[in-house]
Amino acid sequence: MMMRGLVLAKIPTSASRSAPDAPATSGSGIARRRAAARDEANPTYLERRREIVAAAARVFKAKGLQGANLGDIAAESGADRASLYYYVGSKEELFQEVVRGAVEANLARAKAIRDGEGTAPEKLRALIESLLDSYDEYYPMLYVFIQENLTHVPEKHASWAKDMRKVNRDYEQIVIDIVRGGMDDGTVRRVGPPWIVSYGLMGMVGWTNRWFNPAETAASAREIASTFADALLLGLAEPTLRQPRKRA
Amino acid sequence: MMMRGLVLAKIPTSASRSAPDAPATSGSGIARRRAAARDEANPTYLERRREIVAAAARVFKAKGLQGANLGDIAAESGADRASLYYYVGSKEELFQEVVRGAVEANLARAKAIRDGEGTAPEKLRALIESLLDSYDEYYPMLYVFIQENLTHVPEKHASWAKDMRKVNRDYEQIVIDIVRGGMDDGTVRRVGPPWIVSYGLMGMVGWTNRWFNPAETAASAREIASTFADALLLGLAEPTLRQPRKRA
DNA sequence: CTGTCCTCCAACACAATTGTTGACCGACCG
DNA sequence: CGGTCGGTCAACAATTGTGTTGGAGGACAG
Repeated sequence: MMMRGLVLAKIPTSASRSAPDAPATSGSGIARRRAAARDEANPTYLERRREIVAAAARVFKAKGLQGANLGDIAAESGADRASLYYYVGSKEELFQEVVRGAVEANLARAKAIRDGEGTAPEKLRALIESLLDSYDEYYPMLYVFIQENLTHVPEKHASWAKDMRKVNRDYEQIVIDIVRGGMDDGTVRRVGPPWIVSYGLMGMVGWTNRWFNPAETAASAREIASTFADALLLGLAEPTLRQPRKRA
Repeated sequence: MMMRGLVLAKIPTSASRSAPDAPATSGSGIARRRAAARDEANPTYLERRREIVAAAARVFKAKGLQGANLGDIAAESGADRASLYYYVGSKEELFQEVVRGAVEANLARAKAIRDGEGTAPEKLRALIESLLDSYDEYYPMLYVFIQENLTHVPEKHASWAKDMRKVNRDYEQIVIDIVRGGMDDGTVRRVGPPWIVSYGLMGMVGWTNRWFNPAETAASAREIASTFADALLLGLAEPTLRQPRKRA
């Protein structure tokens, strides 16, 4: 028997709904204190907050956005779940916090490479190295983003997901620009449409999110980058043995 | 054993018992009727069941394992949620049903290539083509599997996840065998450790789950495979311009 | 017509999560 | 020593999803 109707201890005065429209100054509890603490930029507060974000990053990496819950993150950061709310308002806020910096820095690097000096193959090598470097340096933040399949994100995150999809498109475009440029000036072999080649390259590198961990993998980011770049630029088949394709 | 040509057509008759302990004969409702219907292998029942699995595959592809819920799948298959239970016992059963056939067929193809005739580069090309072919043919079943990051799967699916991880390891091993074989007999350039090269190749191909859709993508699986194989085997850098790495 | 097969409806019980609350505690401030 | 503040605790409401139940309806075969 559900006796929910009889519970008088809790009177839902004006509580419950805080998010939708209330300007965050309403409510007597945590939300207000969080806002206050954030605004006065207390250094220890900020520090603790950073720790929590870092813990969240580890959890998101391990379980994915949907698989992670605030309980996990609280445990990982050694705090009570309720305490999290003293620092962040929601799982989404946390996720975006984790991801944003790394993603933007990475995109900036790619732009710099595209617009810098060098032949297309050199740029592609630099791009691969820069990506692996970023994965290494920002581990696991950048992977947290990469591993998230944005086509699976529920509507809740719609607007953020739109931003991130744009980042992805921008990144793709940079790679495609470089590849097409190389094909146009003859430095890159025309093995197929530039976009397919670019997606292949990005896949090769992006897939590392499944297996690369700077602390555990038996190869450094640098070694991996150099292997990928050599494979893709020089080719795997020994040149002396190469035969025209489609010959019996 | 079992015919494995038409993956879709075959449903394990000894189907995994949904309820861990309940002898399936208990309960007066749907569970019993499902068991009965399954056991007598009524063709229209099986047909409808196949439709539901296909619908589930689409939903899983679109939302991922965690993101999909039985309500979605019911809607996609044009049935009531309760009706689903007349055909399957749980979301997991459905997911495994979707995935298993395609995955096993794919693994078998790869084994055949490794153990067949040809030089290592030829085998790698065949492998890439075979994979893209599978993605195409089994769309979206194989992608439903590929896109699932098995490190994120909750304990509920533990035992199944273990099986699938083994499949992944087996697949990896096949690729590594081919690459190492090629390096040993001099047909594949030693750009780095065989496993890194292999992971790169698999990433390139596996990443297509993010963007390739046979019905919509502006390139055929065949074209993509050929582009990837050429890029990886012949190399992107124009041979005439190649310079020794690390020269100022 | 009648029974079987399939499907749907309308609830449930149960579990997991999320966001929030009000009170509580120890430390440091004066 | 008393108060304030950062931080925590236990509890709760609301929501969502799963697995299930029982029975009601329609179709179709015999």
